[in-house]
Amino acid sequence: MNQVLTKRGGDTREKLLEVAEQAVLEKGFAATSIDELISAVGITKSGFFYHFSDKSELAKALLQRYIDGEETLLDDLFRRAYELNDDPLHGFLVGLKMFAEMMADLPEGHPGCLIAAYCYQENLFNQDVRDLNQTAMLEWRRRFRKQFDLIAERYPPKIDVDFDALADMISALVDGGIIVSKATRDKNVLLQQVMLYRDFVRAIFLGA
Amino acid sequence: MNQVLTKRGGDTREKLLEVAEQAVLEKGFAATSIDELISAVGITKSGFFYHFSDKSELAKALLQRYIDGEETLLDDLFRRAYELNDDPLHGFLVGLKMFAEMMADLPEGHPGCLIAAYCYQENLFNQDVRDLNQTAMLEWRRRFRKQFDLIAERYPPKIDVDFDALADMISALVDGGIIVSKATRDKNVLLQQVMLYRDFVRAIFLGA
DNA sequence: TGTACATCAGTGAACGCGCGTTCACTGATGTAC
DNA sequence: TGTACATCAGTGAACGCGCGTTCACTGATGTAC
Repeated sequence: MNQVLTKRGGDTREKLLEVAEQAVLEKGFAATSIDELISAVGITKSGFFYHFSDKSELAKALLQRYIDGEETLLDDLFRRAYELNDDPLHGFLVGLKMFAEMMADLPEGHPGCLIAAYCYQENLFNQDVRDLNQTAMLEWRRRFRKQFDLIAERYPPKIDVDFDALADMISALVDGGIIVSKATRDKNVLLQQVMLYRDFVRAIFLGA
Repeated sequence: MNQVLTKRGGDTREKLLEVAEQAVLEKGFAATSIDELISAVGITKSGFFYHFSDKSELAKALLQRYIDGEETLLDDLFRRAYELNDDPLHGFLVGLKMFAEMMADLPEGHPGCLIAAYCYQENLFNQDVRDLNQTAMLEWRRRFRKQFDLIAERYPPKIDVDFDALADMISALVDGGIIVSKATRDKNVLLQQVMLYRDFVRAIFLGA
């Protein structure tokens, strides 16, 4: 509240995080220098160290912010989906379609997943950050698995699959789809992969 | 041939590449220093620059070696699979199972995919390297798509899917599965994801 | 078989630049009385 | 309303270390004659 009404508590920290996230996704954490961040934001190096005690604090804040952002994004999306169709299966399928279309709407393609980026630079980060990554990924598993349990009550599966693995599959397809999309420079990949996942879920609970 | 019979042309270069690959997968290319490579291999810095004109030459050699290695690995694996079952669908399913089991046999989990690692540090690399990455990924698409065309001749698909997307799906699931596996520290993820893909392919061509 | 030269696979020392971090200080804004 | 003090959001200068790269040189091995 105070932050809105007064000049103090400006958005410098938020701007630093925004610029840093993009840089990390493009070239990795080690190659992202504090110098480039401060010159993008317009403060001095000491100003950076006022906001973050060291570079590893930046890494942690960056990841926490990313995780929180993705969580509220998908919360909202699936809440809207279930408002449109409150059947557990069809609501989920609607949510997947909305998610796929959101991926397709990114004009430059998906900028990348910070969790994936961190996985490929894990030795740069301390235990705090790695634990954050693990917890976030396990939370996605738990969240989607819960939906499959609900769906299965009404639609006995036609194909026998492990629901934890099926929940992991959407994370894998999104993170992998981003990589295939980046490598091939084909923006459609992510949309297509989420829609294939949707086809698979439908085949599992409704048959081919 | 000469390299085998004489002391010249030792395996120093190969050892550098081996050590470098592991380091890059653990902390990224920028954070992998020439110093650490040479001390692991036991030469001086000038020795490194005898083998690679600069660091970007190392990046390129590393990626080319990785791509070639994966290609022969999967060539061999699917050749053996089709020897066991020459039906295009069932041979492919056998190949996927062998592939899944290979993933499960890695005691420390999968060390990581260099193509994925490079995608998340793309701004560190020149056009040469990015093109290499794109070509490699498109080659996987072409290779698997060819199998689906053969399968579809004998097994008309029960679910209507785009074969290029279905071909991309295995790359996405492997690369994404590696990330989920690393993040959750759960070694089984990769095996499970490949087996889920196998279930999906079976459902597409044989029904649920 | 011996000799002269070429190539291979490095060594050793030096280079400057950018990096993350520290420390003493400062002006603007907010709060208590 | 005025004053004293505290806090916020930084500044400016300096630090040493590690990084990638260059350059002149070298001893062991291979090749031509």
